[in-house]
Amino acid sequence: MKIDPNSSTDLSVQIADAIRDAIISGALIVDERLPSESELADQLNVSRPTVREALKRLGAQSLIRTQRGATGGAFVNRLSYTDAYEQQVTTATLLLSMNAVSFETACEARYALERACAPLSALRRTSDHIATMRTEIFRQGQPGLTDEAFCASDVAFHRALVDGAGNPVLSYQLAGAVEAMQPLMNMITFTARSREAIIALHTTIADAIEASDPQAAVIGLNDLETETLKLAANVFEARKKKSPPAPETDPGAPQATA
Amino acid sequence: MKIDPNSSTDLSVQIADAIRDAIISGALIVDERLPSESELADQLNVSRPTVREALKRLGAQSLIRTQRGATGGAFVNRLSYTDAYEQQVTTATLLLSMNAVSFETACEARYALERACAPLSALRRTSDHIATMRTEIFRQGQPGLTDEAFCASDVAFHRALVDGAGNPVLSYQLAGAVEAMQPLMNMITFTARSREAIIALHTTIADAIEASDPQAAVIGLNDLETETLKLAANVFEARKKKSPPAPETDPGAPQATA
DNA sequence: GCATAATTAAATGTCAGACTTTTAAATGTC
DNA sequence: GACATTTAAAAGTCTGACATTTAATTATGC
Repeated sequence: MKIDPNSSTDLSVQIADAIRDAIISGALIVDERLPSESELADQLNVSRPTVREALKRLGAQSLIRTQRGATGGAFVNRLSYTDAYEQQVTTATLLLSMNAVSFETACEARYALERACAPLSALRRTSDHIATMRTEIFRQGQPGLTDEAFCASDVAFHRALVDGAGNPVLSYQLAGAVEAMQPLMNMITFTARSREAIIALHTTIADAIEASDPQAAVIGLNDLETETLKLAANVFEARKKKSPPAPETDPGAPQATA
Repeated sequence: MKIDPNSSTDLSVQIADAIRDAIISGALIVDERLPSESELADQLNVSRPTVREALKRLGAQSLIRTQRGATGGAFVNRLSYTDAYEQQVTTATLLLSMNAVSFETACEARYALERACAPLSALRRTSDHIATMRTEIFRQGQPGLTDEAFCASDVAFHRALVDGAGNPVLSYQLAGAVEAMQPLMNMITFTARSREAIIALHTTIADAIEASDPQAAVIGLNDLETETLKLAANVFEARKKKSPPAPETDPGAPQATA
């Protein structure tokens, strides 16, 4: 492990990169313990705070975990689906909000990905997945449901659809994409009428999945995409009409640019 | 921004989370400068190294960037597609390698995602994308190409296919998934015969995309998935046969191998 | 002899303060 | 007015210390 004190890149970055590469290459295996901070500092001829900064970087990416105490230290972490999923949601959410990704683009990506899952889900889903989908559909029909709760239920519905494919890699990828879209979806006000339309489509999709009919499921998702886009277009147009004088700089709101 | 010194979670984690939340919620906007490390330390009643550790965590996720010098400091970073893409590749690669994801599972996920892109790509691809695909196909046919170079070209081909959809969100998601699979793909030895088969399918797919024929493209991808799986199965089986590498001359010593 | 309590040691977490390097702005000089 | 010098602010780094957590060790009591 070579560290160059004269390099222009920060020492802590060099150290973090070196350790990360060692993990990726397999030189360090899961659950292996790294040398203690003091030992690392000695070996690399840097101070302990510098080593610590490097370890924090790795910790932020869930590449290592640290334990205090006598037998403590930094250990190579087995990256779990949960960890990977959370990271993906954070990254994707920020990417969407910071780069003025249009609602249309995000929506298209989301439904394209879901359509990829649907056929697998139609073949493999368990009765559990169907049950979850039905439950969420029912929840979506409840009167007095807030828009946010409606969105959350929508995410849960699609999550069940995706999980039905029985492929954890697919689940982690897609669930991240779907959840990252939630802030965008939350901007929409769902009227009673539009909710009805969405619920009807959800039912169609659930029926198709239950009947192991991949084609019908894909068609249902297509219709749902169309419906969602139409809905969003209406909302944005309505907002544009009455908003012009309003707050010029709304930093948090992802912008729906064409 | 509230920090609890008596909490069981590390101060640097609390600080990093607080700042991250502020960024996600939009309270801190892109390119905004955070207070200097000393100021933050004062405000939060912690020491500067602790603040620094927190900032390193955020830096590792590309949420902030730091600049030295008089007008330096930590700035909220605009997460670029490139940054997000790199993070995703690292995460996905580790996830696959650390969780014993089977080749079949990863392969299924990859082709499912690609099939999601293909129809869009067939509609929107530019001549540039077609040209790239043709170039890579040609490269794949060159004699004397190493297996690694063949794989790299394969990734480039699929990358072009995905980019053809003209949806950056989709590109970033898929390219990450495809690239993360490369280490798995690199385990395969491609015989001249199997390369021929793959190249033929690549040609079919490129033709379909060029002809704006979504269905044919999807079918081509399906066939390619089948072919890839068959190939992998053969390789793994062959390896199993000759892998009991212990050339022991059976002295009757019972070995505890799995 | 065994179970429990106290001690100890190793490791991370935190702090304080100093020094170095980088960078841009302010100042001075021609 | 253009260029060189000084200065100040900020991140980067180092040293050394103390606090806290945790598990192993030792001591104690029955």
